[in-house]
Amino acid sequence: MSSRKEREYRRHRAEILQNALDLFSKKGFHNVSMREVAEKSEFAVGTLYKFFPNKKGLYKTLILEKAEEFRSALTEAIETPGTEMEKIRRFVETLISLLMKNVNYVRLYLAETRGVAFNLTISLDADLKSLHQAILQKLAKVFKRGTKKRIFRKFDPYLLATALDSITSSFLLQHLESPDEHPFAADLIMDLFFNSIYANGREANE
Amino acid sequence: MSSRKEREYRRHRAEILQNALDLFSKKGFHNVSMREVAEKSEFAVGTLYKFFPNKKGLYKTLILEKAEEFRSALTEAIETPGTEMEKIRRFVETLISLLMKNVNYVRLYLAETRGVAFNLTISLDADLKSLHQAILQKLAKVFKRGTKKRIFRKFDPYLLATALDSITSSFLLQHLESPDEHPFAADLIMDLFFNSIYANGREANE
DNA sequence: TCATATTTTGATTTATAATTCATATACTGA
DNA sequence: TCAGTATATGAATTATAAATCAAAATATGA
Repeated sequence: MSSRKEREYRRHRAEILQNALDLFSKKGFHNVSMREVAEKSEFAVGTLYKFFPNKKGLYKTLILEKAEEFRSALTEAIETPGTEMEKIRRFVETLISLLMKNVNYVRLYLAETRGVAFNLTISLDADLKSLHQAILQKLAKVFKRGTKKRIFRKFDPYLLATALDSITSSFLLQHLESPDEHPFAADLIMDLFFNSIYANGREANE
Repeated sequence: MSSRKEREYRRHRAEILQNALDLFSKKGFHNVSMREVAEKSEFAVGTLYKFFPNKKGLYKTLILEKAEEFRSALTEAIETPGTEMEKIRRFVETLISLLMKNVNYVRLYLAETRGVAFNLTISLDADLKSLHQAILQKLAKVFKRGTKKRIFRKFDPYLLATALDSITSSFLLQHLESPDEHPFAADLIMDLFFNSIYANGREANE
């Protein structure tokens, strides 16, 4: 295939995916018709089927390609050399930046990983969960190493990773509801997560 | 209406709601037909329409009645007299117990509050969010009071409430994936949340 | 320019499932 | 037991949207 054609094909495909993402994230998979996606992308319905085998295929592509983007960026953040604290901070900063740039996507992603899967195919659900878990596993390793080095107290490292991840995305959602009231910054998250919530002097629980 | 009839009507209604919840939480709203709900409940399709105006109405009832149960139990946990730490611990314990008893429901709930709303009606989405926020607001007040009393360091109290809430439900989801590997207990959550993650001796960040 | 190949189009077909309602069944009280 | 009333049934109707494909539009290159 000629290079120009190829590039044009990729651009059209990307445009369709972006428009579909915007629609799906606003209204949910089942409340968006192929007609709508076609109209928003300024193509005919039939043309969509030249790019994707069917509606589910379009959706799966959308979810998985972006998930792969996340996985790759977060893996790099974790695997760039540095101390455990540096890695964790880089992870949080990267995650924040990804979340902010992909707010629409985040809602779809949370629906798939946290809530009821649309269950389009068992496979999507499984693929996505395993991508997510792969990242958490990598982060968990950093926590584990930190615990071995006596930087951190003993906790299930995978739960630490889960907690950090879930706090970050729930803070994003709060921030989106009322940006002025609820800040969304790496410093705050790191402080809240790592340091004691008790005021100076107190440490014991009850 | 006679009392026996009335009781029978309520029982049938509750059975339908329970069966619908099981199906919706497994397959998602759009992948469950009224026929399926009817078959599982051992009623004819038409009979469902004697109980609920339509499929959306059934779903909304389901979500909101259970949400109200949660709200009521959690409010009581928070408002029963005690110190701030007692209230917070009671909140966590109550939440854990509700989550464990209503795993099916939790997935639907998270889909609605965290992910892409099915957007059946703007109203459901809004009602549910405001129920959720009402609880977080009450919990936030406890944190605020604790900060005034110098028990806690200064943090946005609403974000503290959000963090505690989101850690708890994400731990539940982990626990469900592999119960043996990932414990799910109030003690663990309280310790992780309130105490520093740093090993004894260290406190500063970098 | 024009014949041929490629790509796009969207009306039509097909499939699915929500809702209705005439009919059947069950209950009630005389 | 039976007439009359209330309730349950599920086949038929209706609505919606996914997917198809013959026809139209566009691109190619001789």
